[in-house]
Amino acid sequence: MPEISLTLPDGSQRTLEEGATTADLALDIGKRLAKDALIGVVDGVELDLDVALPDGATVEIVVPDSDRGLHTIRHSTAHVLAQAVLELWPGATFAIGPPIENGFYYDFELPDGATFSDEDLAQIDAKMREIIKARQPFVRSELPAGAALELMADHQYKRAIIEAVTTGGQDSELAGEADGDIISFYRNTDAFVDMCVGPHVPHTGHLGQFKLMRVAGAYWRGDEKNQMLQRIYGTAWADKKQLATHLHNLEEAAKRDHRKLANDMDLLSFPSTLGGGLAVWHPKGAAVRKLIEDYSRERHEQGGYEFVYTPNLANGKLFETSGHLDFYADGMYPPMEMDNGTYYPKPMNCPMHCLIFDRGQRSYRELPLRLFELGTVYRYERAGTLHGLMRIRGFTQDDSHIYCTEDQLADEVASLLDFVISVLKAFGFEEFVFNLSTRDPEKSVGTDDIWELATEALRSALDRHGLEYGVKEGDAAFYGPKIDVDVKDAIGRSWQLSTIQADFNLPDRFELEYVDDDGGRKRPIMLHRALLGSIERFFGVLLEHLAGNFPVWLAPTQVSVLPVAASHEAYAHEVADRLRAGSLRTEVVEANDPLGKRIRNTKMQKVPYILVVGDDDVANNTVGVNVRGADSPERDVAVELFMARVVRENEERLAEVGTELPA
RNA sequence: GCCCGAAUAGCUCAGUUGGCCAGAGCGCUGCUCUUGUAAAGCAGAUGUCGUGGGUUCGAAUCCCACUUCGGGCUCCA
Repeated sequence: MPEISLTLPDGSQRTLEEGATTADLALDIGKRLAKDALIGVVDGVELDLDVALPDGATVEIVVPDSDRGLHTIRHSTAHVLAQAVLELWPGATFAIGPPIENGFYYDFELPDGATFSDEDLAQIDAKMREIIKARQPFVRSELPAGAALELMADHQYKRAIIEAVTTGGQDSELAGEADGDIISFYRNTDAFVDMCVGPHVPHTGHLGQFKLMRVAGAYWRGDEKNQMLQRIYGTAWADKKQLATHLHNLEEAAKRDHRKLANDMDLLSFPSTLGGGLAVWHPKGAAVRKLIEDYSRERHEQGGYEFVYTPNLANGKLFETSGHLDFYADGMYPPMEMDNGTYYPKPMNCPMHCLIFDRGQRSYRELPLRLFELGTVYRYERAGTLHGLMRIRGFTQDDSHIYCTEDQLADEVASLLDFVISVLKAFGFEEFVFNLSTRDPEKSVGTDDIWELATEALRSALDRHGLEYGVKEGDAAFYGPKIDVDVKDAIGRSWQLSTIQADFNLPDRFELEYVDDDGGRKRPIMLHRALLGSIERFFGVLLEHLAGNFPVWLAPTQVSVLPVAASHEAYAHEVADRLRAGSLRTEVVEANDPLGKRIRNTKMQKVPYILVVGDDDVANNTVGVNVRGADSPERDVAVELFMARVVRENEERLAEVGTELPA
C-alpha cells in the first residue's frame, strides 16, 4: 500500500496510507482528537474532515475551541437553523446565512409574506435540537451551475447567488455561499440541502451550544430598495461554559447600558411628549455634562482656540452656499417659512464659522485660525435609527474649524492628534484605534492634487506619531479625507468619538481668502474636527465605560455625609460645609432611615465617598470613610486628612477613586 | 423609512379566554423607631391603563391610525 507523508503545524511528520483523510490523521494522533476534530486546514485551505489528503501536505486539525473551530460551528449551526425553518414553514425559502462575531444569522422569506415573531424562536429552537440529536452528516457534493440552478429551482435567492457568482460578480458577501463555476452543496437529509462553500462539522452532533437571540428584518443584499427578509440571529459556542459566559457578558453589558444608568441615577430622560431623539438633562446629569464641557473649554483655551457662538437657525441661503441643502436636505429639519426668507435649524456649525472667517480681511499672520464652539445642532435622524444618547436628533458638538495654509496642514493635524489623545485620556480611555479614510472617486469634489496633498498630510501626521492605523479606502466625506479615532471601552467595545477632516470644498464655496506674505490672495484649507464628537454621545459612551462610576472630579455628588443618628446631624452638616468650602459637591443624608438603608441607597447612586459620622467622630473631629468599591470602611479618619485627599483627586482630575490612602 | 415587539402609579413590573371599584414591590406622605456600614415597623395617598378612533351590553384586554420606546436592517454631512 502506497503511503503519504504529512506535516503537522508543530513540524512533526506522520505517515499514513494513501487515501487517508484528516479524520484518519486525527485518529492516528489520538482518540480524543479524533472525537473533537471538526475540519482540517490542508496547505492553508479549510476542508471537510473526510477529504483525502495529498502527499506532502501540511495539515492542521481544527478543534472547537479555536477561531476556525468556532467559525465552523457557527456556520454549521446556521444550516441547522435553515433546515428547521424550512421544515416548520413549508414554502419558505432561504437566502444567506453566514457566521458572524459570536454567532450566526440566516435570512428567510416566509410564504405569503408571513413574518417571524419572538414566540416562534422556541419552536425553531426545539426543531434544531432534534436535528442536532439526530447527528445528521453534512455531505458535500458539487454541481455545475446549470444543475445547481435546477436543484435550487424553488429558491429564488439561492438562484440569484448562483447567477451572481457564475457571471463573475465578485462579492465578498457571497463568498461563503458559492464560488466559481462549480457550485458546492451540503446535504443533511433527503429533504434538506443548502448551497455552501463549506467546510462544515462532520455531523450535527458537534453542535448544540447555541441560543437563538432575536428576530429582525433585513433587506436582501443589504439594499433598502430590495425585498425585506426575515432574519434570525443566534449565538453559538464550543461548549456550555463559553455559551454561559457569553450570555453573562451580555447581561453585564446591559447593566451598564447608558439608558438604564441615566434613569437609575436620575441623570437625564427622553420624555415622549418632547419628541423622539430629544433629551432633557436633570440636575445630576447636567452637573456632569457641565464638568465635561468646562474641561473641554479649559483645554481649548490652553490650546490656542478662539471661542465663538453661532445661532441655532439660519436662512436657507446659507445652506445653499454650503451645499448642504443639495446633499443632505433629508437629514435636516424642515424649513420655516418667514416673511423675510426660509429658515432651517442648523445641522452643523461649519457654514457659520466660515462666515466668521469671511468677516473682514484675513492675513496669513492670523493662521492657523482656530474657531471653537460647543455648537448645538439638529439633524432629522430617521425614526428607526434613534438610540438613547448614541443617536439623537438634537446634540452639541465640541466643534472646531481650523483655517490654515497648505504648509501648516501637516503640523496642525499632528498637534491635533496629540490634543485628541490627551483629552480622551483625561476621561479614562486608554486604548485608541485610528483610521484614515481616503477618497471615493465617485463621490468627491476637488482636484487630484489637493486630495493627494491633504491625504498625505493626514498620513504623515499619523506616521510622525508612530501610530498604527487602518485605511478605509473610499470612506472619506465628499469634501476631503479624514482621520477617525475610536476608543476601546472597559469591556472591549469600540466607539468612534473623534474625527479630523480636511476640507477644500467649503473654503471654495464661501470664497474664503487670506492675504499671503507675497501680498497675493490665497484660499485657506479648512479642518473640521470634533474631539468628544457629540457631548451627548460622549456622555453615553463614558457612562457605559465607567458603568456609572464617575471619578471624583466628574461625580455629580462627590461625598455623602451620613449621621449615625439625629444627634449627629449638626456635626454632619458642619463636615459637609467644610467640604463644600473646598469645592466638593457634598450632600448630607439625614437620619430619617436606618443607617444601613441610607448606605445602600447612597451606594446605589455610585457616590465615590460615603462618610459615616457618629459619637466617636463628633468627639475626635473624624469621619468614617467608605470608598466606592472598597470592602470595608476606614474609621477615625481626621477630617482635614480626608478633605486634602479628595480635594487633590478633584483638582487633579484623577481617574481613580481612593488612590491616595490616608497616612 | 422598513421588519418584529412593547407602552398599566415617580421606578420595576403583574393583570387568564373582554366582565364587580385596576394590583404588587420599591419610592412618596404621616406616625413610631434614633440607628456605626447594602432594604426598620405601622398607616395613607397615588392611575386620562401612551393618544385618538372603532367593535361590544361591557375594553387595560379585540381591531385601526398616530406617538414614543426596544431589537434589527438601511442611513449617519
